[in-house]
Amino acid sequence: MNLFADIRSLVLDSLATLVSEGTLPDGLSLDAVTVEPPRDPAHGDMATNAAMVLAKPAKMKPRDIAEALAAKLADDTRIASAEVAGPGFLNLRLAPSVWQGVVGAVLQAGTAYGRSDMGRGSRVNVEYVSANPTGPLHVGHTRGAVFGDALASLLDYAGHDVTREYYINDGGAQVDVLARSVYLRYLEALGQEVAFEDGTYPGDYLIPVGEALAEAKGDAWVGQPEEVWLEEARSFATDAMMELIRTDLAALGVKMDVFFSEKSLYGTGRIEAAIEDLRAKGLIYRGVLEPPKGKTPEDWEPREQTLFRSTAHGDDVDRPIMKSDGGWTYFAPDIAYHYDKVSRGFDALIDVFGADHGGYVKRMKAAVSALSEGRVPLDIKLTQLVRLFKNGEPFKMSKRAGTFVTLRDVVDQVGPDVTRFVMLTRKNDAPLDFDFDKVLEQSRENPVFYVQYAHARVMSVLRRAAEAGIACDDATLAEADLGGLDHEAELAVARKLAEWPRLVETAARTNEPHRVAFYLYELAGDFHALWNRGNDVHGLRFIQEGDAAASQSKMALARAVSVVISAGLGILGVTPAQEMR
RNA sequence: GCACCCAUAGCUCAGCUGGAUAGAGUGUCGCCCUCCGAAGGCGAAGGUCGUAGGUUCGAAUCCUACUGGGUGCGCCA
Repeated sequence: MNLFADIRSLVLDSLATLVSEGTLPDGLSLDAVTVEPPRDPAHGDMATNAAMVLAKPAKMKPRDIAEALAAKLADDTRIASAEVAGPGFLNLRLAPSVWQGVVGAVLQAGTAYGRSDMGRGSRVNVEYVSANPTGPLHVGHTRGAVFGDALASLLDYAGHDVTREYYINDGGAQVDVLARSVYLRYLEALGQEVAFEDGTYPGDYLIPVGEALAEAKGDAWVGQPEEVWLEEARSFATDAMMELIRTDLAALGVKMDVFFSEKSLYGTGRIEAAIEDLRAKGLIYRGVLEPPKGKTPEDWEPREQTLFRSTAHGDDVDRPIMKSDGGWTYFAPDIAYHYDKVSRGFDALIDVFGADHGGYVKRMKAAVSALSEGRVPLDIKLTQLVRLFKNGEPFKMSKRAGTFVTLRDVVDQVGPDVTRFVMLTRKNDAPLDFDFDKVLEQSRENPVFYVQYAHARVMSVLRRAAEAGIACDDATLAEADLGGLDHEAELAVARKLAEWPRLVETAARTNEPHRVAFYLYELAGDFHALWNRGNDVHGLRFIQEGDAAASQSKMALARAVSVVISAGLGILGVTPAQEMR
């Protein structure tokens, strides 16, 4: 149920009636007609711009249309009043019974209340994290992981068929570096003195991997050249790293559907097939690129290379797909990977990258556009930096200084729920401040606490009502008489609940899960406001002494709030708090 | 030099993909707890939405040009 959609249908029906009566001309396009909540609640519950959008095509004055429409709408029992305002807005006030109906609808549907079938039939692939398998995930990955996971859940909630995917960069030179580093740890485990030079990973996390290798291999690789051990060490090490990464992700509550290996593209003809597809479209050629203007590298010299004509699909320059030594550039397997995604039949692709990969957006979009011949849209969401603070003081991450902060550090310190919520309290393309102390503070300025507290309050009042012998299970509340919910503070909460389905669709359409977090904060705010009014106005308390029926109607509202909070937190991957400690 | 992202209250940020007098938190100021739901509550002040044009009934939102900040820019992934 989406109240805004319902009322919009009503407006469209009324307009159709006006057409059939000859008040409005035939053949008007009604696409631009919207029904939305006005910014200023004093303007009513909903407003439609119908009169203004139709004025020009209908060759009528906006106010004339608005008045005719108002008269029609007033016939509907749901409409308490319809007033023409401003340049031709039609402000609608809905009967209290409509808002009470929203509460009933929430309780009937449960956490499915805001589900949408907007994405019905649409298969979406969300690729996120995709960190190199060379070490543990750090805070930057954490944001991408949370964002991607919440986005995937949001799209699922909006009716899409979602696949969560991780691309393992296990095919490039960095995994050779990993293998050599692990080899050093292997020697170390066998008692040798080793030195970690530039171009190796000195992290402690490789020590157990080296030990495991020593356990498995004994001294068979000691003193042997790379040809003997490199390949096996590589696969042993990447497996170990992926195990580590999977464990980290699990600690955060992230579970992928597919782990896609870059390595699986090599030596199997899959890269060649993707490039061949582009070649058949006339998009592969040999050529020489212009040096970048303004900042010419000292060692620049013109060189002929194999290029992808990405400019034919919106990129700024064509991109090399082959190195001068004949090997593929990193871009080639990326193309092949997206070719694979396209051929798996997805209707839309989403990539979540760190902001430092912003330079690859255009070329990836160009590749997907070319490979799918424009059929499959690729949206790339960039997550900005996370700035870390401790007690208001910023601190820099440095591997050397040992202040490198991993995903695991964050989760272990503040827990997965807080981590996830906080990561979504900012738009993905805005930098995020993460203060280890403030995120645990119990105050209004901390949205995590504020939302959880609202949910816990509902749970608490339900428990107390049950102790007082008032039936307040969901089935009972769903059938409760809600006629008594007519106070302004109560209706405000119901109005907020009515916005939920609409918000889900907007958030899903824009691929912006942070909207859910902000909505929950607002809903919690309205609920806390109502709760606080109970201090002065005893008639607004949820438990009405000696009046089970009144208590039940009020607790139906409270329960509806907790259901929507629960649904929203579910999308964010956060567990609703049953009580605060 | 080019591309992408960002610029909204003193501070941190929302703004529902073009709607009315631009919102919230925090900070500032003024009220409110001997008691019943204060890990607080009510109210006030605070803005040329970076600048200048344009599109139209209507712009923080779309377009153009600037200013300032971030990111990236052939054979590293």
